[in-house]
Formats: sequence, C-alpha cells, structure tokens
Amino acid sequence: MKTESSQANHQRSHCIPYQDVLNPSQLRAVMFNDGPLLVIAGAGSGKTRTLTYRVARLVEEGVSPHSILLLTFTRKASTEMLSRASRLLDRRCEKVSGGTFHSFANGALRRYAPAVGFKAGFSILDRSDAESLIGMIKKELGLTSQKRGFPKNRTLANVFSKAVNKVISVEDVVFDDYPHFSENLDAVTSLFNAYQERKARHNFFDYDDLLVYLHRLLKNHEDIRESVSSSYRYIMVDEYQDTNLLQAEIMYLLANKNNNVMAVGDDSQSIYAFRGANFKNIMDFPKIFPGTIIIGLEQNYRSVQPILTLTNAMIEQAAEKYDKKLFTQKKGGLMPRLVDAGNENNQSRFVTDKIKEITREGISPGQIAVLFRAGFHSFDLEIELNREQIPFVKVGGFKFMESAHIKDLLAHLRVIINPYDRISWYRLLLLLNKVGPKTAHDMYEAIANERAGYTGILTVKNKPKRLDGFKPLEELFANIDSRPLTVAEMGEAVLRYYHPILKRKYDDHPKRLKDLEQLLTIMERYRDLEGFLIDMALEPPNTSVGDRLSAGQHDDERLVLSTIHSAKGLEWHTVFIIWALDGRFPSVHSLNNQEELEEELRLMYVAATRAKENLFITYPGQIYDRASGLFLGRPSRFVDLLPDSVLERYTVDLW
DNA sequence: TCACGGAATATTTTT
DNA sequence: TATTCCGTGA
Repeated sequence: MKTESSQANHQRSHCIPYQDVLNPSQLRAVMFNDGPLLVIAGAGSGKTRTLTYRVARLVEEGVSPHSILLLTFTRKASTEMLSRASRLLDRRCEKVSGGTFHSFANGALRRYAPAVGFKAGFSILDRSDAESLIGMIKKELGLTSQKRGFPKNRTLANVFSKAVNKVISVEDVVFDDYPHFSENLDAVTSLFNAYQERKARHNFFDYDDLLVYLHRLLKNHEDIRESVSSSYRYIMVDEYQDTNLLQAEIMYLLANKNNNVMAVGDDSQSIYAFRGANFKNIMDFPKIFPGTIIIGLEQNYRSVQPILTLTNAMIEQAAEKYDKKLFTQKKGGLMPRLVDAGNENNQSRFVTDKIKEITREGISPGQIAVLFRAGFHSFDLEIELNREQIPFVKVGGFKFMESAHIKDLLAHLRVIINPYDRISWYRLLLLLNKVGPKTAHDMYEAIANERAGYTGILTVKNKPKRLDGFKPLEELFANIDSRPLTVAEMGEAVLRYYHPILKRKYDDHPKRLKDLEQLLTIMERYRDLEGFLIDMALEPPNTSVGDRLSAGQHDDERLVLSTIHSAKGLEWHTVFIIWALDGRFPSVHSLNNQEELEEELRLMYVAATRAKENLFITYPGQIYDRASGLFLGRPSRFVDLLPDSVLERYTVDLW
C-alpha cells in the first residue's frame, strides 16, 4: 500500500551512498518499494548484503523498525544482518522485528494459544524430546519387542515431521520414502495419532506444531490475521528456497494486508527437501503473489573464474531451475581438481598433507574447510588430523543441546515449570540407581496424582524402598522449593546434585562438566526460568560439544570440518569435498529417485560454491560397501560427467 | 526388574 | 564418535 508519507520519503536524500556500494541489480532490490519482490540470488552474489541494505534503507526513510519483519532460518543469520544494518545506519535497525519462523510462531502462539485450543503456558518439545515421547507411546502400545523390523524412534519422528511439513498423510510418506515399513503401516499411523493426541493433552508443541498452529491461527481467525498482518508493513524472508509449504502459506497470510513481501533465495541451493522444504516454493512465488517483480543477482563476488566455470557446468545438469549464469571479475585461480585417493585413509592423508602444504604457503587454517555429506564421513580424517596435531573445529553433527548431560540437567529444571512433563521426569528418575522404566513409570504416576506440582515428589507415599539415590533428589527439590532462587542458583543447585551422577555415568565427565558450567554461565543472563527454557528449545547456543579449548587457538584460526548442510552461506579460501564417491554422494539411498538425486546435485553445488580460490574434490576409488554389497569406484556422477576442460583429474599413489 | 557390556549402526537436521 | 540395541546374569 503506497502512502503519501512513503512517497515523500523517497525524495529525501540518503546518508548511505547506495549507488556507490551496490551493483545495479542489488540497488534495484534495495530501492524497491511496494508490492511483491522475488530476488533470485546466486551463490556469493551478495544476498545478505542486499537484505541488510534494504533494511537500513527502509529505516533510514522513516519506516518504523517494528513494522518491518525479517524472517530467517537461524537466529545467527538474523542478528548478524541486523547488527550489520545498525553499523550502516544506527541502532534503530536492531529494533526490526525478526527471528526464525519458529520463534515468531512461538511469540504469536503465546499470545493467541487459546484460539487454537491450547493453553498459553505450553512447553516446546525439541527433537529428542519428541523422539522420547514417541518411544514411550511405542512401548505403551507394545510395538517394540514383538516386531523386530519396526522403525526406530528417530525414523518415526522423521516420518511424522515430513508428513506435517509437506502437508501429506503419514501413509504417503511411508509409501514414498519408506516402502520397507509398509507392512507396519497401520501401527505407524496409529502411533502418529496417539502422538498427536498426547501432545495436545499435555499442552506440548513440537517444532512442527509451532508452524501448524500458527498457520491455523492466521487462516481461521480473520480478526487475528487482520491485526497481525497489518502490524507488519514490510516482510522479508531469507533462504526462501528452504521454506516448506506451511511456511509459504504463513507468509502469504502475513502479507495479507500490505502485500509488501520480499523473498530472497536461490533455487539451486535448496537442500532441505528431506525436511519438507520445497524448492518449488520459490518457483511458484510469482503465482502466489501476482505482479511479482523478479530481480536476479548474478555477479559473483566470491570465487575465481575456474571454480565458477565448474559450478556453472555442474548446475547445468539440474532439470528445473531459474536460469542464471554466474559471472565474476576475479581473474586467475587454479583449475579445480578431482582426486582419486584409493582408500579412505589415503584420502585423509592426502587432505592432511595438502593442508600442511597450503598453510606453509601462508594461508591461515581458518581459511580452509573440509566438507562432507554426512557427519561420520570425517571420522578417519579426524584421527589423521589429531595424529598430525592440526587443530580443527567440527561443525554440524552432534550438538551441545542434544548431548545427554545437558539434557539431564535441563530435565530437572523443566519439571519445575511443567510438573506434568513426563519426558523429563522419566529422564531424571532413570538416572537413579535401581530405577528402570517400570519404577520410573510408577513414580511419575504417583507424582502426577499428588497434584502438587514438582514438590509432589516429596509427598508421594509408597516410595520405592531401599533407593539410596532418592534422598538427595528429594533434598534438591525441597531446597528449590524452600526459597526464591535466581535462575542461575537453581542451575547450580541441580549441578551440585547431578555431579556425582555425572561422574558415575561418564568416564569423560571432566569434559562434560565444562559444558555444564558453560550452561550455568548462559543461565546467568536470564531472570525467569521459563524464558530460559524456551530459548534453549528455540534458539539453543550453536556451540558444538567436545570442542576442545586449545589455549590461544582462536576459533577462526582453526581448520573447519563441516557437513555441507551446515556450510551453507559460508566461504573459504580452500575447500576440500571428501567422499565424492558415487554411491556415497549421491548416496545409494537416492539413486532411484529423481527428485532426491536432484537435491544431491544441489548439495554438491552448494559445497563447490563455498570455495574462493582452491577446490579439491576427493574420493576413495576402491571401496567395498558392506551395506549394499557393492564395490564403489566411480567418482560422484555430478563431477564424473563433466568435461576435462573444467576439472583436472589426478590419482594419488597408494602408500 | 535392572545393570552391564559388547556390538551394531549412522544421511543430511537452521527449528 | 556417540548412542542405542540386545542378550545375559543377578
């Protein structure tokens, strides 16, 4: 909606020299005003920069920061953009409404939960909570022992999540992606229904529910939709290629009033289809928003020409995409290399040797990354790097918040907020000696029956006798109940109680204790426990565990090992892509599915476009794959089919 | 009913 | 690497 004041604002002269620092396409996007806008931003084309400048420009022209909504996929991306905008302009930019889809949904639902049949004080289940709950119900339904081939909790959670995010039935997901479970289809479906019912009964939202219910809220309640959508004058969404159908519809509903919506993304970098993301969203954007203006950003500021030539050729193999050809003005650079290393250990040694060579030439290890398809692909390399004493950080893989000891500690705090949190009660009770599933179950029922909140544990009669670990637990809760404590003090109390358990349970407890102390430091920033727990669920610190703090070694001076998924948006001087072996990458799982194969190709594309100067793609050419019984020897088909003119091929001699 | 040990196993995972 | 699964013995 064009208003007089915004018209007038455009006449005003700016203090940021947009014309001088942006290329013509970027400038068009930044200066674009009202209506729907789609920016197709190729890899390294200044996507973040464009969004940042647009935020700054709107604020500079007097648009209220609160009425700008910037949705991103990570908290990190959002804060980074806003702080960059603030540096361009001033502190006002930090007031821009923003965050992830999920945290936005959380905020709206805290306010409007009753409209969708929930209480405002709902708890959020993170992924492993959801898996435990599924596991519990599975046991209750007696689905574990009798059938051996029954899917694991994690797989079930994947199936359920995919069904919800793609807005299709569980049956369809099983049929399409897990045909080997079709004989268990009835059980899986009833488990799904039980899971839904249980969440509603306990006032639990899992991550997907946040989107589902936000969507329902906006769709079914016209008054709420009106009020929410009119409070955002400009909406911007980053990484649009990784949104799923639900998120696309949420965006549509949010734009209901003002229709000023800008989506930024790159269809060629859509790599989250396994989670329900649909890269067609970005193709369909102009259909959903008639009158969309499309701007393409094709100048690449990252990579040298030989790398760009390779990646352009690579993505040519994709069947469906917005046509774009990236170009650069960065001259020189070496031809990317494809290296057959023979076996896995040779591959590790080749990479290690090359890294040593490159760092000797003066490149900081922090400017080098090794990328791979799956977390465990780097295990052998990690051993080799340790042997050679090359420090590294591993990104992706196991997360701080997901590690057992962190979850143990949080469980004690969670029951304080939600005493009917069965998952957390089980977790903390099972830590006690001589308590197994049966005892935990009985105890939970008893505590819940007391109807006395978390202190119910103190008054339960018929406590299991001869439980030596039980007294300290009671004392802990009595202590917490006896006087008002700050969040951090509660954490300390729990840690004092938990420390002996930690020592008993893990032989690497010193390392884990450090993690817990780090958590206490985080807790000091919070004034109320519930807020802390919500943040831990929605915006957990993304430090990875076991990240050894070698003294003096700053994070950005260390070599990076990363899954390709976690490498999105980043760049390095030199990039190694390991395990580029046909059958591993693309993995055997995706070989007979055209769509999945396309996604694997995009994944390879994302990996290769991270490199600025040097790119090595390696594969062990002689691998026997036990799972499939096949010998693998060809390089990934995504590079194998490319002409020699874009890629130099080498074979490393076996040692 | 629980504890323990050894073996198997693992896509990817911003929320 | 870290977790989970499964069988066994107490």
